[in-house]
Amino acid sequence: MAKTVQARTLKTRAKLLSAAKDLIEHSGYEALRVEEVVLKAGVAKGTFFSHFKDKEALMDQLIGARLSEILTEIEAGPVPRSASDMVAALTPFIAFATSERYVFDIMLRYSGAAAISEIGPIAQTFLQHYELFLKWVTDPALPTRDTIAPELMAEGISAFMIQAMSLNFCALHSSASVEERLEPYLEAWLN
Amino acid sequence: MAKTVQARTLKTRAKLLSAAKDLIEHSGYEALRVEEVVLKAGVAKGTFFSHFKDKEALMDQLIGARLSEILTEIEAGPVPRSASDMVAALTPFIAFATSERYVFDIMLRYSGAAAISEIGPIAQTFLQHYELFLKWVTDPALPTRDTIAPELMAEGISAFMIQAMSLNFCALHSSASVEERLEPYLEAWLN
DNA sequence: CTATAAAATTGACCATGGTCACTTTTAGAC
DNA sequence: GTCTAAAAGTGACCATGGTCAATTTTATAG
Repeated sequence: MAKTVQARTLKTRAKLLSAAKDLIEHSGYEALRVEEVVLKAGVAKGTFFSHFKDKEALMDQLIGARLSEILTEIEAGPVPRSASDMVAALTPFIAFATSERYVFDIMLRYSGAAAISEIGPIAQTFLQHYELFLKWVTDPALPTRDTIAPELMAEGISAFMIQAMSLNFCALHSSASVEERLEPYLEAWLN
Repeated sequence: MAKTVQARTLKTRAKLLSAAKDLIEHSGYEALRVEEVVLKAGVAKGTFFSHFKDKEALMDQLIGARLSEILTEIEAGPVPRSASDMVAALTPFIAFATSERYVFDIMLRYSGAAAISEIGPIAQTFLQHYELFLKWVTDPALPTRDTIAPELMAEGISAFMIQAMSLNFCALHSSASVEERLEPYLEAWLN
């Protein structure tokens, strides 16, 4: 008749997350194996899947949490005064998002919630950076084209950031860094 | 001592591709199973993997070929005279790319070649639509901002097209069609 | 304290992509 | 024709994510 979540549930979940974090710190996201996580956490395989829908749901949690941390730090900083400033502010985000091809892929795949009722951690961060960009483009410190709705401006920044990061994984464009590619995009978009 | 590709290689490859196409036509890309392909093609599983690096390499071939066909048809059409025109021209491409979540994911993942020497079919189509957009923005029929390099304009169109398609899979934005979302982006970007 | 039903956990088992040592086929050299 | 080395093909086997009927644990009613 108990409808509450038992204390051990939280404990098990914490053990799984902690094990996963340790393993990732050591070998990265892509190399993570469910088998290793449950072994390290000291639970059965089935337990993993009663806590996370699948392996990627765990990734959504972990990667989403990290992205959110980074965005929160960026939010705390000053409003950029130019495209170049903006690129500099976004550097930590870009660095993490492109740290592994796998991380970038998961981020893209989870950027849109499949249903409003189930907005996952990564999808949350997309709302978060949309809000951040909205704040920036409506701040007088950042001069932008005023013929374009701020909502559209914000979505555009997002689009260009993703494009610049995508090209990072493409041999044809690998000569330039993500930041070097992003700046001209933003320059053109903002003005 | 033979260094040439044997005739049977081409035959086997054709059988595999044909089997895969049939299965996909019936049940879509995501539902494709390597087991079914080799069964239908009448070859062993190992043969599949000596023709394609992995299952996704086959998808790269099939999806890339379809995308290229569509782009070639678009190329044959007239240069769009406005953002709205451009969206209309791109509709077939968008329809296929967003026909399945899986197709869109593969397209994004293979959009950048890992190495210049191995530009796959999907990566080719990104070059192809870059060329197409370049042709469009440099054509006098399509009025655009002349303060921005055509190369940048073309990359921007690409970025917005992908953004609009991404949002299609997001419940938060599902009220509008891809085309309805894309048009204001392009309007803002071109002018 | 005991009964009991829901919650949580278990691990054998399954699905499917992918590997590789071995066999068969093929294209020339003689 | 026959020999031979490379190319092509085979299928048992592996790796890993994911399932589910059965079991254990927990909270609470009485």
